Amino acid sequence: MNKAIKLVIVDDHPVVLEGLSNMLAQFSWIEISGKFNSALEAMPFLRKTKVDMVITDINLPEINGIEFCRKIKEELSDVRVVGMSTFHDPAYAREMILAGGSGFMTKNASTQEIESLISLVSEGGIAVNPMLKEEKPLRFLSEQAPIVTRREKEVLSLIADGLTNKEIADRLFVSISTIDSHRKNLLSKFQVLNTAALISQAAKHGLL
Amino acid sequence: MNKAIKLVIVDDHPVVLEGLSNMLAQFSWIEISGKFNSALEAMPFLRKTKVDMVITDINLPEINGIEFCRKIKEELSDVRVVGMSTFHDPAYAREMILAGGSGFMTKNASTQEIESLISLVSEGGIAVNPMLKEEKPLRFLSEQAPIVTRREKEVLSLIADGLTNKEIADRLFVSISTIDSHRKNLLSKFQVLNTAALISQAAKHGLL
DNA sequence: ATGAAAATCCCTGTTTTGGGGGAGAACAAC
DNA sequence: GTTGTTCTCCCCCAAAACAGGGATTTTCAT
Repeated sequence: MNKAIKLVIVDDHPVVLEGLSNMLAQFSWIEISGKFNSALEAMPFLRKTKVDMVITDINLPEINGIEFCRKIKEELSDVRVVGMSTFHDPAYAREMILAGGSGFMTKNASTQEIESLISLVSEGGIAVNPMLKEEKPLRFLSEQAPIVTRREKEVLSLIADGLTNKEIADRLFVSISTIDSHRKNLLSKFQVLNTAALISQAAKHGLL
Repeated sequence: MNKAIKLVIVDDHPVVLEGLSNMLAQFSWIEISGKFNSALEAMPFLRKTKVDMVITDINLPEINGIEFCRKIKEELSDVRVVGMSTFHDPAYAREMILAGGSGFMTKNASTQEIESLISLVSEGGIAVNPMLKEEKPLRFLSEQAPIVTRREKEVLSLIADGLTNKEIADRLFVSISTIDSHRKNLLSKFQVLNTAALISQAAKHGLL
């Protein structure tokens, strides 16, 4: 491995973004070219900067990781894309591969696993971290999750944490009305009638 | 394999109970000795009937599959126990093994997978279905889920489906007050303040 | 620079939850 | 035969969520 491979990380959770990039910083053969909170922010950068690999969260606001991967492969076919998710869902892995991706890993993979996965992918391979090297069981998930904006996702998470509209409003420095609007939009996007159903749907789609 | 191995299935979802036993009925070397909705119902049967293997759901009401396994191994150490869950959580598998179990599988495993898993276990092996042959990542789940009664679990599921107390009451032919009580008990057992947090916790523990 | 989408805010209601109690019947366990 | 748990049901009252509109500003892509 002569020159360092340039990679971009996309995840809307700052913790993951920082964590992963710190983890990878220890490897001299990896160079973090950029970190982004969403696909829409990353795309322009990718267009003008040549990178070797993108590691992207699957559950992103606006457009999800699978779509993002598809988009990247359309425009920039030589960029390798690796999906990432909190959940051990083989269907994610399969969809990533179908979308032209080169791999998939769960966020709880060990440093070594991630290292060897990136190494393998950078050499042209396709890799899925050991936890889910499966392919048969399809489960749900072909039913794609509704598209939620980043603000909605933020609110969604806080709702799931048990905060009331007022508490969320205080934390985000906006009015209760705003949170109420977001909540209504979420209910309508998920086509459910109350919070309980909203959260269970969101959980099912791994959006929390 | 000379004589059929006797096995008992424990799952609080009738659908799974029936589905699995039908699936296994096609194998002449497997004999279904009993089917139960909960560990508490199965235990007396196991004490008086000699069986070779128990396949049990992890998320059972009253006492969960892990505890159940531990109990079985205490009293009837020669019975092999295989855990089962809807969710691909390696932590489940690990805890099953730690509790003296012989294997773990997800409910979406294929017939062949289940067949070979049971066969392997019956021959003294330890088997985990391919999707999660992992061991390192721990995740949560050492924090065990609260113990919910079967009625509470029933109500919990309906809440997650988005039904209101009134609708649940109608469906279960009890009064709204009753459902309200169950709901309050659930909130207190999960130590949360509202439905949103309840459902997200429940989802996290795979109780839905 | 124009338009679309997102994010912000407001109003008026009704319905549903949540908090804090208490209480009896059925059942199994010890 | 007493104890403990589950399941059932009730009260009152406050708080939060839901439904149905409408409206303004910011942002960003073309």
